[in-house]
Parts: sequence; structure tokens; C-alpha cells
Amino acid sequence: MTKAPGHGGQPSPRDGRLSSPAPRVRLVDVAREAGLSKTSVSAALNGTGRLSPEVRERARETARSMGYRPNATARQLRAGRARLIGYVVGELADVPWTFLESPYFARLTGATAATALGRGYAMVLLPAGSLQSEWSALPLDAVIVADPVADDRIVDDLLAARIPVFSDRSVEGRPGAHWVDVDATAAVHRALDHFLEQGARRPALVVPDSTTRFHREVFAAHHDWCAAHGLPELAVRAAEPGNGPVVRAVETALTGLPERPDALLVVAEASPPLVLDAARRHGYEVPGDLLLACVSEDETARHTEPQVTTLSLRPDAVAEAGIEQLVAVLEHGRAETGGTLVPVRLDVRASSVRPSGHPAPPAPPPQPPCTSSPPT
Amino acid sequence: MTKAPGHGGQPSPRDGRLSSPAPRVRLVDVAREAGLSKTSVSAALNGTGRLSPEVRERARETARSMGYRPNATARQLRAGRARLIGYVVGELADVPWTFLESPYFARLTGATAATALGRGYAMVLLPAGSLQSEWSALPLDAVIVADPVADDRIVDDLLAARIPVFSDRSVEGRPGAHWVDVDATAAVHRALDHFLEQGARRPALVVPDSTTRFHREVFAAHHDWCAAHGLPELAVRAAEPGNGPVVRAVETALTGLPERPDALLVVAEASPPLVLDAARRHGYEVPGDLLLACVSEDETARHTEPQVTTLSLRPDAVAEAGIEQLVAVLEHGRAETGGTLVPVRLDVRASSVRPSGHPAPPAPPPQPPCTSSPPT
DNA sequence: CTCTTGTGCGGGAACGTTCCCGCATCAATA
DNA sequence: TATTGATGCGGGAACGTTCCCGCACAAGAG
Repeated sequence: MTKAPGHGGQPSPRDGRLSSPAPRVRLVDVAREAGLSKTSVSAALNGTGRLSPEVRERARETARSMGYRPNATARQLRAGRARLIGYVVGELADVPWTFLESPYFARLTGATAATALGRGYAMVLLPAGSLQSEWSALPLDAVIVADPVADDRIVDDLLAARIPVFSDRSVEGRPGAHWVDVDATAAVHRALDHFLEQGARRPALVVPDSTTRFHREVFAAHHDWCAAHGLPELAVRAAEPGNGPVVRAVETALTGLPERPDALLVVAEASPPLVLDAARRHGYEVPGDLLLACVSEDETARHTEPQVTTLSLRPDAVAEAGIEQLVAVLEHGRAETGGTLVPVRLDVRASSVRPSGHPAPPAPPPQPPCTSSPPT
Repeated sequence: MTKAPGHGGQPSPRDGRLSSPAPRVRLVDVAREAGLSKTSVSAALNGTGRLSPEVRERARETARSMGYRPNATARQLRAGRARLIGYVVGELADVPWTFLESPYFARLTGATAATALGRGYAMVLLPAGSLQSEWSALPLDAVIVADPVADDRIVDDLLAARIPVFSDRSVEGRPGAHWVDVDATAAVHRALDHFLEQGARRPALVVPDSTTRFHREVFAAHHDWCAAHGLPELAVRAAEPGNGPVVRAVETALTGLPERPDALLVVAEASPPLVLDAARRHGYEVPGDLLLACVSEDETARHTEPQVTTLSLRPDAVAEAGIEQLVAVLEHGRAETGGTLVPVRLDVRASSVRPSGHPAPPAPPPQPPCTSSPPT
């Protein structure tokens, strides 16, 4: 006993027999029991330092038998980081947490957590539109902000707090912010090209009227594609995301447009069977009268009759790219990563394949001379 | 400068001009700048201690202007806990993370995270079937294990590590473990009673063949109810959860049973529109030929034609009860909490209401004398 | 026999907080 | 004028790790 405990005269209540529920065993406890120093025990357990095999083994065995578990917080303090990342999803910020019900975000969330954990980072779920006070008590090494809405302060707050942010392309160029995004333009073009190949000439689009970068880019891509191909721009914007508004928008697209569409692309997290039912209710046979494709991760698309063609935004790939970038920035100090664009995947199923009985145009569609809009 | 920096002769690289990216400002930095001690600054920022208003304000202002943010890890170390809880879902342990795609778990997860954060706890997502190594580096105050499967080691590992566990009723009686559960028996009885009121006499049940306590209790409750009411026990177990197997089980229930059912209760996270479509494909008109109810949180049930009756397991209430219990145990040391049973909610919609044109039995069904099975 | 080199282990200082004290100072009372 | 009590602030010890050293000792080289 080289030094007095300092706190009180008593030899500290560590040595048991007090009613308290058995304090956790620390490194020094193991060291004392094994007749070693905490330095040696630490080195033994971590496999570092210069130790004789006997001492190493003795320390390990003592630690095991005493049920020693290192204090994670103390380690973090020493290490200078907590290997903890935050995860916020900004869409639907007014209705926090409903995002998990959308298959895309459900998968993105799960894949992000899994990938992060594989790289040694734990992920905490944060509510959208949260204040500083909600997360300032957390030792966050970085925060992922999935699909921020334009007016959300969260990204600014995080950057002001010098916390690295990983988000979508809308943060491009801001110092301390990095991005991974879905190739929305490619997605829309891919689906519309597919419709065109299958003979559709009046493809319609349904997209929610949200302020996320993705939805805006979808709308613009559709506009450009229609202009470039000289086809009518049939688009309906759903008032908000969610099955109700989207299904109503689908009904508008099927009945309330100047032209009756022969193909429908739904770029919203709507339930494929619901969309299919809506089409049927309004007298469309799919795929006979209407080719249907949904941007969706919902696996119910594979269980309808006919099965519904989907365009996957590949949330797992987005998550992987995001975490890879995060690790590169946090651990190797690569701040110059330019961002990553993840390609989409079209899963063609019966709902968008023209049945053999129907007339398929042999030649590509006539390109009208009035294509004056830029193909950008 | 009362004491040498100890580390090296240099005045430490804190004072800038080195290429390093501006080290984070600490409490002592603020104190030095304000001409105060770290004790006073700490007290000023935390609103504790005895300080003159001027000093308090000066400390706050200096901290603000220097962009001081307290180090969360150091606080946690001092406080002895991290206010961090783990969240594991054990079902579908072989396919980690798919659970988030089920509306029930999506809502449960979101509600748990939100409620926890409201009480000052952050929630980290952990993969099912994870090893000690995955979470041992995290300073978890407790772990929530949603619906553990019978053979999962996770609960044992956590209890062995002296981490409080909050789970379903299957952990009842184990020291250090607490539970909140859904009243499965009440749920089944509620739905079947409703069918009976609506005149059904051959209600069928579809339930996944899983090892979670919930699904086993559902099966047993159905068995008891049928016996008590002298009705045929029409039950089909889906090979596993998921839309595919469940829809196939629904088809079996509709076509492959000894009796043709006149009501169907689907206790699985299946998409209501898919179940409805399956019934139609096999010649049932809902609700004319078949009363339908699903145990589901899927909001698509409100957008089908007819709308589908659902039995909500109230994940938000489960989450709230769980966190409340967690706080009681962690902060007030109430270890004796007996557990909480959350009631269900039946949302009756058109799919389970006998249309007026159909014959409705005026009197309650004849109770046969052979009711020998215990009504427990 | 002395000087170096290497090995095995321990002391003690960080990491950044909070909080228990103790030491001044000053007003009020005897 | 002394004694008390309250008030305002600072010193320093924790919290439990990791890691940089330095010290002792043994072995080999000159």
C-alpha cells in the first residue's frame, strides 16, 4: 500500500461484503490478484509489450477467472475516439421514425449498421430533425445523414460541431462533408428505356413532391428523357410519400392525364401490390394495357400476379460505399474523396414485359424534329 | 505556468500553428482563456456550484466563443455509465437485418429509439446472433433483445457479462433479465371472437413455424379457443416468416384443409394486399365468402379494396413500456419489476365485417358438450 | 572484470471530465 | 475587535485504460 486511498480513511468498499451489487472488476484488481502490474496485465490481454509466456498466460487466466471485462469508456477516452457513428434520416422529418417502414430505408439502415459493425463501428439511431441537445452527449466520430431535406439544419449543426458528415450529393463541396448517392438519372433512364424497348409510347411517371435531391433529380431526368425522345411528358407528383398519396397519384396518372398512359413508372416507396390493384380497378390489364415498374425494394413485388418489375436503388451497395468512405476518412485521413455514385439495378419481371399477343413496334420510335431541349 | 507539461520540453503542440487539424478545445483551454479554473468553468456550464453571476456569464461566453463542446467520453467515464443501450432482434437470426423490413419490427425499432432518446439514452443497432466480440467494445448500460429465438446464446452471454437484459416473457425469472410482452393469447381470442360475432364458424389460422414465444403462444391460444368453442381447429403453419412462405400457407389454408374456411386470421408479417389477392385468386370473395384479419402493422391494410382488418400488437406501446422499465431498473434500481403485458388493438375494417346481404346467425353458436379441454 | 546490448517488468503520466474539499474574503454579530 | 457563518473560487483526486519510459538483471563481447 504505497499511497493512501485519498478519498476516505477506509480501505475503500471495493473489498466486498458491503450490500452494493459487487463492483465491476478492474484491471488493477486482476493485476493485484495475479501479483503483476496493471501494465503487464494490459499488455498480456492486448497481446502487446514484452512479456514472458508464463506471465502472459497467468495474467490471461486470472482475468478470465475473475470475469474481467475491460471498461469500454476508459478505452475510448484513451484512444481519443469512440468508434460510434450516428445515423439520421432526414426525409419525413415531421413524422419521425416512419422512415423505417419504407423498405428502402429499412434496408439501408440495416445494411449500414451491419457494414459499420463489420468495420468496428457501432451505429446509433437518431431522430430526424433532432436538436444538438439530443446527440451532443454522444461521442460520435461521424454522422450519416441519409437523404436530408433541403431545409434541415442538421447538416449545418454537425459541421459546425466539427463532426464529419456523410450524406447524399446535396452536401457536395462543403468542407467536412462527404457524399454517396444513387444515380437517379440513370435509374429513370434505365426504366424508361426499358418501357420504350417494350413498345410503350406514353410512359407516365409518379413521384412524390418532396424536397430530397433524389426526387427532384428524378423529375428532371424524366423531363429530359421525354424531351430527348419526343414523347409526351406525363408526370404526376404525389402530395407526399406514403401509400395513400402515392396510390391516389397513380390513379390520377391512369385516369386524369391528357393521354391515357401505356406504361407507368412509380418512383416512390409504394407497395407494388397496391399499385397493381389500383391499375386493375381502373380497367387496366397489366402488362397487357399497361407496363408497370416500381422503384422499390419491397419484396412483395415478387409475390404478385403478375410479378412486378422493380428498379432497385441498391441500398446495400449505398451502405457499403458509405461506410468504406467513412473508414477512409476517419482512419486514413482521406478528406479528398470525391464522392461515390452507386448504379441501380433493374429487375425485369412480367409486369413490364409486353405479352407476345400484343403488337410490338418493329422499328425504334420516330424521332420528331422538334427535339430542341438539351439532352443534359 | 505552475507546472511543466510533463510530456516533453516543448509547450505542447496545443498552441497551434502546427499542421495538425486544430485540436479540440478542452475545458482547461476555456478556463485559461477566461482566467478561471476548470472547476469554475465546469460549474458555470453545468449550472452547479456557487459562482457569482459575472463569473458564470464570463465562462459561458468564453466557452461559446471558443466553440467548446464537452468531451462525451470523459463525461461518461466520470459518470460511470454511457447512457447507451443495445438493441438486438433475435428472430430470423440466420438472415440478419431483414427484420427491419417487417413493419412490426420497423415500428418497434423506431419507437424504441425515439422513446429511449427521450429519456436520454441512445440506441445502437446490433446484428442478431452477434458474438461478444461485436459488442464488447461498447459501453452498453443495457441491451434490449426483441423476440429472441429459443436457441440464441445472446441472452446468456449478456447476463454472464452482467449486462441487464430486457426482452420478452421467455426470460422471465432469470436474474438480471426483465420482460415486456405482447398479450398473444388475448390477441388471438380477440380476433376469433370477432369472427364468431360476424357469423364465422370455420375460422382458419396461419402462423409461421418459428421458435419465438409469440408464435408458439398464438398456436396454443388458437388450439384452446377452438376446443373451448367446439369449432374445428383449422391451422396451417408457414415454413418460415416472409411473404412467400406465408402466402403459400394462406393458399393451403384456403384450399388444402379438410373444411373450407369462412374466416382467416393471418398471424404473420405478411402484406395484407398480397393475402387479399391470394384469396381472390382462389375464388373467395372478401368479405362475402371469407372474413379476413391480419396481425400486422402494415399500413397498406388501409389502402386495399376492401380495407383489411388488422390486429395491432402496438409496437409503440411495447417500446414505451420497455424503456420505462429500463429506466426504472437502471436509474432507480428497481430490479423487482414483474414484467409488463401490453394489450393489443383490433382495427375492424370492411374485410372482416359480414355484408348485410349474407346470412348472419342470430344466436351464439351451439356449445357442444364435448368441451373437455381446459380453457386455460 | 568492465562495457554494452537485450529482455522482462513496473511506475506513472496522460485522456477530459466532475466533484469533494479547503482556503480565502467579507458581512454580520457579540 | 474577535468569532462566526456564508459566499466565491481553485486545487487536486478520482473514473479505468494505454503507453512511454526507466530500472534491474542476465548474457555476450572486448
